[in-house]
Amino acid sequence: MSSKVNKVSEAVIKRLPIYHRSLTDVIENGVERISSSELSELTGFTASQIRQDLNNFGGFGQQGYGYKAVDLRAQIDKILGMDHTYNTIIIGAGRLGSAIANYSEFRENGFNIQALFDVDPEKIGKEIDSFPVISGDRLEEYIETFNIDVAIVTVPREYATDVIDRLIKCNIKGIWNFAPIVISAPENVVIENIRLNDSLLSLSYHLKEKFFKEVE
Amino acid sequence: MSSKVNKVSEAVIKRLPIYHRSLTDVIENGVERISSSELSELTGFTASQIRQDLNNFGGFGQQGYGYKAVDLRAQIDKILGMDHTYNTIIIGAGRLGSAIANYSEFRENGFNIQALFDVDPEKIGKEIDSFPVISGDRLEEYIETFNIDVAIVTVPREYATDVIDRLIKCNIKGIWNFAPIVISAPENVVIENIRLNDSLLSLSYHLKEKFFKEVE
DNA sequence: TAGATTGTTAATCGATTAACAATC
DNA sequence: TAGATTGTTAATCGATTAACAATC
Repeated sequence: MSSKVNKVSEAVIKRLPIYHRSLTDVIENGVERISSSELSELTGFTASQIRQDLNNFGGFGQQGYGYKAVDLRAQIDKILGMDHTYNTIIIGAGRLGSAIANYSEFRENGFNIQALFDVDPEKIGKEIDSFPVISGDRLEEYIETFNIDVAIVTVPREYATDVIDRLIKCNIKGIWNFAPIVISAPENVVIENIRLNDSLLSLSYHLKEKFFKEVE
Repeated sequence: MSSKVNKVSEAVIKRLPIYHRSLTDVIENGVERISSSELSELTGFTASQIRQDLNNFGGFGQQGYGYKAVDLRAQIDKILGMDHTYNTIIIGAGRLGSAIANYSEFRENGFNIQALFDVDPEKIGKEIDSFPVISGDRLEEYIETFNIDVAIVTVPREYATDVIDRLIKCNIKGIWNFAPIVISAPENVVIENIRLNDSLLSLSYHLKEKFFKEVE
């Protein structure tokens, strides 16, 4: 029988890393068992929602006891694919690209950075954090040769559409995109966007609402 | 009468910047009028949803005609508070902090960066992009003296809780937080989180689902 | 066993989509 | 005027919360 279970909603997936983080915190403090209501206190989600979320993937708890923290975290590890590794490149060796190259946590999550790409001749041939900076011309060739799974796109907006088109043509598996563009992607590529500017506008909206609302 | 309209959902607020972006694109291409269905093509949201979203804030369109692109964008500008400016500091002068200091678009959205803060004596007293790097000890004093509205937190996780506590005690108005921690904030501060690591785990999940699903 | 807490069903709530009258 | 497209109400869909039987 196929294991294609009922599709899990995006909202659930976005909460799993937060459960994971909280579990790691309590495990470091020596906690062995945790109930959904304790996890609720830590994360701010309701106990009911936490149980619902987890039961999308199977019953990891025990009635009357709760969840074994280490086991539950291991299950979430597996659900999130943290046991996989992905050959990863960064496109755009600017400050954001280098900041990401430098983040060890990403590597711990299985995203193994191999190289950065840029068009600036000043940067090409040099190294950033011991990763080579390669000419953008060689993108397709490199992806093919080194079996790259994931590209992190940190180029300026005006280049982003073009870069992403090229990545899709190379059959890249995943794109972590930082450029503020709307992407129409085919089925066979996974895209996750970080919309920094939109997040800031959201902050701006709430600031205005709370502090700068003109009274009529 | 109070202008406290029915609370607008977070999902709507998150879509507004995307409408804004698309409007800017078409305006640059000389487009004057745009219908909800054209905007739908550009953004991927349904025309119906776009009309619903906009009508949270008033009827900006004209039956039989559509929306005047420039006017609609101006309205969204106003809704998002893009006409306000906020005195802003960055806490954590690492790579991510400097990357943000360098992004001109943030300034265009009204977040005027004044300074960076760090604990590293190597950095204190120097400049990053012509912004001074100041000792973390002087945080409270600086916020008070220079009327800081918003703090961007890019410190490592282990310092984040402490930094954010201090910010809240100073009555900061807004926090743009990059640290992967759960924050319990009082009513009088607006917090917007960027969860880079969680986003990456979400990518990992979908990659696993699409490409690495073991068949039983 | 009694108490606790899960797993799961049912009820509620909210967000999205569909439909269409109003009207430019 | 006829055609187009909004604004808005109603219908649908999905996600969250509540409740409680199952069971450790």
